Amino acid sequence: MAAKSVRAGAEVSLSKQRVVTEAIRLADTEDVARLSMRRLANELGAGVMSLYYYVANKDELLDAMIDVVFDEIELPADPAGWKAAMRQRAVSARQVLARHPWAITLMESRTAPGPANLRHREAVFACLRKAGFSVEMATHANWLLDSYVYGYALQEASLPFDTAEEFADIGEDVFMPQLPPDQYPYLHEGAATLLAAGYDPADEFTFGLDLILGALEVLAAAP
Amino acid sequence: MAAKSVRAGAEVSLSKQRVVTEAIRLADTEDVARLSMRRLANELGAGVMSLYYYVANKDELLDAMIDVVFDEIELPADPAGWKAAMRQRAVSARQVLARHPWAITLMESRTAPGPANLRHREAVFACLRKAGFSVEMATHANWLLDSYVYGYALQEASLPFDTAEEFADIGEDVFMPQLPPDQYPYLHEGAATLLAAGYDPADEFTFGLDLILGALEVLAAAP
DNA sequence: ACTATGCTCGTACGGTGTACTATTTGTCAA
DNA sequence: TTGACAAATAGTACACCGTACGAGCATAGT
Repeated sequence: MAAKSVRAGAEVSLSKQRVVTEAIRLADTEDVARLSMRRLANELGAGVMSLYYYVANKDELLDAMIDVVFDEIELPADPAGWKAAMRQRAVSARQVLARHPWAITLMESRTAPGPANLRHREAVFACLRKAGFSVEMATHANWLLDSYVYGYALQEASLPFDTAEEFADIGEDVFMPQLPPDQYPYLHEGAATLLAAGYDPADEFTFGLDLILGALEVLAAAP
Repeated sequence: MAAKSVRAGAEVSLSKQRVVTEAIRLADTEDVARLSMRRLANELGAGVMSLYYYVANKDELLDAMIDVVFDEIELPADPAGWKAAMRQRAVSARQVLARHPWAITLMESRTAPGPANLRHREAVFACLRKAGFSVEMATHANWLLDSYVYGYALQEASLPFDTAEEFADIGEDVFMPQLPPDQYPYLHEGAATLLAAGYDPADEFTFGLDLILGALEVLAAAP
């Protein structure tokens, strides 16, 4: 009575692919905290325990999700020179992490790097080495750039606004009241000034990134 | 049969202080994932629901924990100049976050900053403004420094080793086998070189930090 | 003595990950 | 066609989680 090779409620059969993809969709739309095996199974029109045929446990699912996210980040394109390559890769990483804010948090404590993660690191390291960075200097540059990108994404994810307009809207009603001028004079002045000037957080990332890239220049020729 | 004003098993009475402190101890020693209200109550020799007299819910407990962590970070000491002040406070922040790795991840999604958090930001902003940074430039510097510190702490927390010796021990047995030279030639070469050179990750943080501080110098006088 | 208030906690409910077991389905040999 | 076996799906149960609700206790104030 059931269709030939298709279960009722599931238009296509399960696969690790489908499980992981749907899990990412759920984490993106709802919160990652609301991603449970039951909810995920339900969304896939499957029984809970069916998931465990494709995924050993929830931790492995999270690992797989993270590796997919890593795969979305553009690899550095060497021809343009290391600086442009690193810049473009950092910008791409930030975009991806902004799209999947739960991934930033999840990277921690997850010690086993997936294949996409390693492939990415290899490409970055190769780009820097070919540009003349020594192993030590390439390591320094790598730490510095990654720290900035992850830290920025982390802070950005905890911001209650995304665009300049949202900042302008929320700032007056929510931000300023939290900063009484007698207790926090400098923060108060700073927030007021930025609000008045129509501060746009969109350019904040590239500003710091370019500053770092400039500082890294001296490392390219260092031993 | 019970002591006068003291419950059996609890040598002192409960307080928000004690609840939060013990929660931090638990998160530090075990993992933050293993911090549950039941376990926490047990550790305090109290009933589970007693905790809810001092804390509205677990989220509020986590907020309080984070603010205590913030309070552990040294405030910048202006007299030494903005550069030294920012350097010392970044070093302190990294130490604190290394001691409480769970806090890094927790800062995200927790939108309401606690009093210690605000006090800290005020001190940093004040230091930069007094040093001649404009509001815009101080904001840039703040974002850049915080991103680096948090990102570095995040990466550091996911490392399986802490010291140079641990790196040397683990590197040979665990790291290298994950990096076959045919698939990841540059990573393989890099890891091998660092291992042979006795690479010490302890200095990595200050290296990048000083590079950033140097780059920030030009911002001090910019509009 | 009586009440009020501050504090503690047991029980219960709906959620979680997943071990164990059972069932259905697809494939191929005889 | 039938049987057998493996691949795939799922139900049930258990231990754990956060916490709503309300009952109890000790002390202070009257």
